Amino acid sequence: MKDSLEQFGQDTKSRIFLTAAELFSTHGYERVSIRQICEAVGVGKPTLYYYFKDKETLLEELIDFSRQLGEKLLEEFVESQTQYLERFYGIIKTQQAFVKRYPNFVRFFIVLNIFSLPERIRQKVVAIQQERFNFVRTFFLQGQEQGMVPAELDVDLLTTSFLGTVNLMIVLEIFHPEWQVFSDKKMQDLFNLWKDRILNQNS
Amino acid sequence: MKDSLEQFGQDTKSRIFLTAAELFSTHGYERVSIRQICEAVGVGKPTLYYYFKDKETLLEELIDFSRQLGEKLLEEFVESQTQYLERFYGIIKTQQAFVKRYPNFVRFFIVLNIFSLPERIRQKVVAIQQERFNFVRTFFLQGQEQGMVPAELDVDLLTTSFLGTVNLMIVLEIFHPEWQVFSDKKMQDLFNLWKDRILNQNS
Amino acid sequence: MKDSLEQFGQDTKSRIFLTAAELFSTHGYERVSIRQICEAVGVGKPTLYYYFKDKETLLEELIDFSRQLGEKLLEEFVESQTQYLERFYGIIKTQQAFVKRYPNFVRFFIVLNIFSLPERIRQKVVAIQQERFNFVRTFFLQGQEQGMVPAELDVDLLTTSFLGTVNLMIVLEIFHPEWQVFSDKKMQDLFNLWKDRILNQNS
Amino acid sequence: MKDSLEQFGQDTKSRIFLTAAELFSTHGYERVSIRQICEAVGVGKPTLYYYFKDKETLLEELIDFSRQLGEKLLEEFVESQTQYLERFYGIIKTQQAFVKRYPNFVRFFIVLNIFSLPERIRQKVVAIQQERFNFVRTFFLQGQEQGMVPAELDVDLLTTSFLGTVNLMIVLEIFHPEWQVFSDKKMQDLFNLWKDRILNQNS
DNA sequence: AATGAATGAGGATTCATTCAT
DNA sequence: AATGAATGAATCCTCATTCAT
Repeated sequence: MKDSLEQFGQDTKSRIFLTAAELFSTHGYERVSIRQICEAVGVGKPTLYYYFKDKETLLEELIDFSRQLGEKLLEEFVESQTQYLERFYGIIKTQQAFVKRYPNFVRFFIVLNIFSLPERIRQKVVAIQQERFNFVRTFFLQGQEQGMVPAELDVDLLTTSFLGTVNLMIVLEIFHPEWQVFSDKKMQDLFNLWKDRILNQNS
Repeated sequence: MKDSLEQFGQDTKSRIFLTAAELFSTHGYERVSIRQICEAVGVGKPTLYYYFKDKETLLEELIDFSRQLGEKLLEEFVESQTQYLERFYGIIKTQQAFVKRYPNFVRFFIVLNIFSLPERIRQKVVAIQQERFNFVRTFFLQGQEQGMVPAELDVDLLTTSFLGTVNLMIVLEIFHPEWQVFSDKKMQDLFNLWKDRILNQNS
Repeated sequence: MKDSLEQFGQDTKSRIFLTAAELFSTHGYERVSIRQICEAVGVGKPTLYYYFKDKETLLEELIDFSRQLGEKLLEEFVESQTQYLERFYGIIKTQQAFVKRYPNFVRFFIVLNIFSLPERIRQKVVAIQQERFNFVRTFFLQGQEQGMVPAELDVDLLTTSFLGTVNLMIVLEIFHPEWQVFSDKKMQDLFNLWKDRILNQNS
Repeated sequence: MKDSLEQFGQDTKSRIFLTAAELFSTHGYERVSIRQICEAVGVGKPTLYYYFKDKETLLEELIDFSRQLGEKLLEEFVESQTQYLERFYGIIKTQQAFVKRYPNFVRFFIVLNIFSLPERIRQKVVAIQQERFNFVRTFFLQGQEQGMVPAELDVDLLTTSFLGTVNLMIVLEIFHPEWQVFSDKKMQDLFNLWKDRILNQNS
């Protein structure tokens, strides 16, 4: 579908792809018309339909693509680590990298969270969120098994707290980029808060 | 406009109001057409326009109303408390009460967070979020002054963590009501996590 | 219907009347909505319908009223004169007086000339124009009988020339009031042109 | 856009164009709905919007086109003449030719004169009228310089008289085609009236 | 791989008008 | 003499989509 990330962005299909991501993330799925996308790309509407069955499919492929990006980053920052806390820090760095490298796609993905979407897509998005939730949840669960996370803390609560915090940070980054929510310092602070206070064994 | 909350919901305007809140929060602002609202209420389109200048204004009044509801709850649960930790618990209870009492409006309000919205409205929503952020931020700041909150913690981080957690809980409540995210027990867990680990002085 | 012109303009009906004349003449019949009229007058829509059966009737009464105004002026300036050339000058003065005294109604009436109108009204307006045409035509015909107008000139041509000139002057007055098309001097010039050159016997 | 006048009227755009001219001139701009035009042409509404941005733009292009027609005729009948009186006669013939060749567009154009129009268009029409006024005015001015027009006559008055007469003739032609206002004979009469009486040097 | 032209369905909004009070 | 509330029909316009080329 899109070969490799390197040579991405040259051909017509990629240009439609990127433009759609940008427009959707800026104005929302409903507010962006096929015409707008085509005009921004500089092609006729039938061209878009040549590459994508319909608007919904375009959105779907965009979602799949975003997820792939996310997974690549997870591998890079988390899977490569072996120590528990370092893996935890990797998760945080993954978010930061996502925001810095693919701002449009992050934006796009966040916008999807609650969005007004075709039902089929809606479910897909919910499934992805679920997956993300479970990933983190499992991570904390393993932490408890390994004695790295206090056993008395509810895993769901931890997961909700962590993901909620990160989500809001992304939203803040989108609406207040000048706050520099994803600076290295803030990442350290976040990490320390969890390491020293929440994940720490002595209460 | 809506006199008292008690006798609310009888007249045509209120019915339009409530129906719109429900539909917007379920399908999103863009996806709900004036016709849908009118059909659901059982009136003609001009009737809606008799009460609301246009779709955007309807949305705006809905937002203002939601905020008023929120403020009433804050008074009830927070302003009435004098002890710092009790006030903190009050903030948590406010969220719970919001979700339980006005599920439609909460849903509606959360959906607005990221939504595709007319620009003017968008700014209004951002302003409200800002206000909410500042309210919590100020609360933690006062906590530091009173020695109730560790001075070495970054107030912005605390605020983001708290609000992010609560936001995600609301989202979860909306999409997974069976998880009972707002049960009294979960509220207690959340409170304890903050009291014992985050706000606690011994690091 | 409207008693006398003196005490005109006080009651609700008169206010609707005058406001409608002003709005119609400024924006055209189609472009003015019942709502606009009512808002400008400061009454509710049913009030307007209490006085006028419908929008079309309001327009019709306005037309009848305008014609009455015109006839009153004709009496004043023409019927009172006995000499042919003085009567001719009276016709010119009538136009001037119309423009000066009832600018809204002149405007209104001119706007009707070609306007997009309900068919029934359209015919009425055409009939009035016809009447006006015939009035002037008859005047020139009498002039020829009395030897005051050269017999070799075509009466229709004279009528068309005279009315066309006056009509255009009114249009110019509406769109370029600063040109002072209806100054006494210009009226004199117009009169002299006709007296010395067109109506004069020596060719 | 419309290439040459010869092969005009075949394609969809031309058909929309001509139909709109006819309908606007018959019922007025406001009274003709997009739907009516489309039905008369036999296409769907989006097709019209494919060719014309909106109703206003359609009207505007119609106006521009009409003016072009007029200018072509002016060239044909006036610019080709060298003698002053022949040029004057050419101006008259131009009007006649306009009426005979493009009755729909004349009708359309005259109807614009007073019409209820969007403000932007209104100004455009006024500008065109102004231009037309100036053209004739300049013509008489040159006549005075060349000694062909009595110096003591006011140029504005002459212009108003001439254009007013012609305008009314066009209106009469529209509403009373049976009067044959634009017969060759009537044109001659008009020309003679001006030549012998108004433009003539002996007062 | 891309286009110009066309479509049916639906969008928000406003119209003149009327009912019960 | 006047009003608040309601209506059906119409307005302009845009949507996602497709055909033949």
